[in-house]
Amino acid sequence: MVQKSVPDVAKAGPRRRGRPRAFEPETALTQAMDVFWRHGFAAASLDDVSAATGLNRPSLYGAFGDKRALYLQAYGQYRKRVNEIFQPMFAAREPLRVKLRRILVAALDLYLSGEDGPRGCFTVLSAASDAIAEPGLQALVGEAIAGTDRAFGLLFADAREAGELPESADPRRLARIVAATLHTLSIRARARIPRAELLPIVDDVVITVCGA
Amino acid sequence: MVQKSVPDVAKAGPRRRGRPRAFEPETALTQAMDVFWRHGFAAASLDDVSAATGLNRPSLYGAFGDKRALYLQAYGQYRKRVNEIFQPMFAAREPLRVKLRRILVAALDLYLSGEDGPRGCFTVLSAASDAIAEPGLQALVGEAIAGTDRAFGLLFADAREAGELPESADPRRLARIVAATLHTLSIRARARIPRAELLPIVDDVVITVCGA
DNA sequence: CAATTTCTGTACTCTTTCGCATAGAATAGG
DNA sequence: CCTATTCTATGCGAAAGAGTACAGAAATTG
Repeated sequence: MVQKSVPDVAKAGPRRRGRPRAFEPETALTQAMDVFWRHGFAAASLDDVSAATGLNRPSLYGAFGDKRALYLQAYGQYRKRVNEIFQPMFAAREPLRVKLRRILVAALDLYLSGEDGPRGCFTVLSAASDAIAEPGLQALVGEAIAGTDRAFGLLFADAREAGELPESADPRRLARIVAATLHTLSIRARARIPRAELLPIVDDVVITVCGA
Repeated sequence: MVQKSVPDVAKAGPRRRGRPRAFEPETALTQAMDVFWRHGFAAASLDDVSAATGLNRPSLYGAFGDKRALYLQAYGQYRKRVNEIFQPMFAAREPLRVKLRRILVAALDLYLSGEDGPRGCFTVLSAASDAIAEPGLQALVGEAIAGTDRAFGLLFADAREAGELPESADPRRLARIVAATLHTLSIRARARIPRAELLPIVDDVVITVCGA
């Protein structure tokens, strides 16, 4: 079998040879992300993506591959953007209670964002999707979940070391509780449960982790 | 507009007049539930449901209406079955710690069930689905989530009254933490995270609620 | 400027899928 | 036994959707 020439995504070399792209792959991926994030893999058509990006299907195909490959890259774009948003918040020098609440409220507002109603967390959606049967998506979603557990685990380990949590606190256990909170917020947001009923859940977990 | 004769689902009157059904609606709904639970609304075709139930599409149509109505009824069937499973567990007279763990492990195993891989919680899937845009599904999912919160809230309120929890415990806060745990278990199960990594999460929450 | 390479856009094919029309089968009532 | 009623089964029709062929456009290289 001949090696199928995989389209190199956004591999912005020094200068490509023929006619240049009339679009930025990053921008298109972000727009595709919006479509998949809202509708999910199966319910989103390539025509929807085409309309959102302003690109014709052959252009999408040439740049990103088929629908499955496009979804994976759009989800990768989501992860990248989310990391860019939250890394500074994790790195900030604030009291644990403040920092934790700030992160959770930011996540909640991310889940509530969307022009046509709350979209929840793209990772949660991907896990719930039919496409999760595919190993490639399983790997990405697994990484994302593990990464969240790890990030909060480090946060709490540092806090314990700094005396903001008791010695008896188990950072990994606390991290999983917070991750669970993110998941429940995502589900409830998508179910159109209003923000006013979701904020108390944030306060719940802050109390659970940091005490009353 | 003329009233469209809505097919009465499983309304087993004394005797219907013409040719009787060659199938039990309850059974068919359970089989339809399996299909939607695994694939989700958009990715499941009526041919899939037809194959799973052994019924032709016109029969499905006649009995349950269109795809959307069928999904709602299949999800209703899920809720009914889940309630039948868990109500006795909530009613059991056991120490809180034992009862809570039993319920959570049962839920986990429900989420891990499925012939072709773990399916998670149908409620979570429905919330993540594209179909959640529809008010009818929003209402059902909202009820299901609120019902879970309420059931655990009552459980913890009773436990506090029985002295199994300190007076300072907040039943509603604890209930939401447990519900969050169910949601995270559902997501992680569907992401193919192995049972051995999920059981510690159950223990986490038991410790969080009941103490170490 | 000519040749080559790469991207864009129209339009096409093939498949899937929803929904339904219609004919035949099975049962109750008279 | 005959008719009315309801269910089953084959199969049609219309639409959507994924992927691609091909011609034209726009850039680089020589």
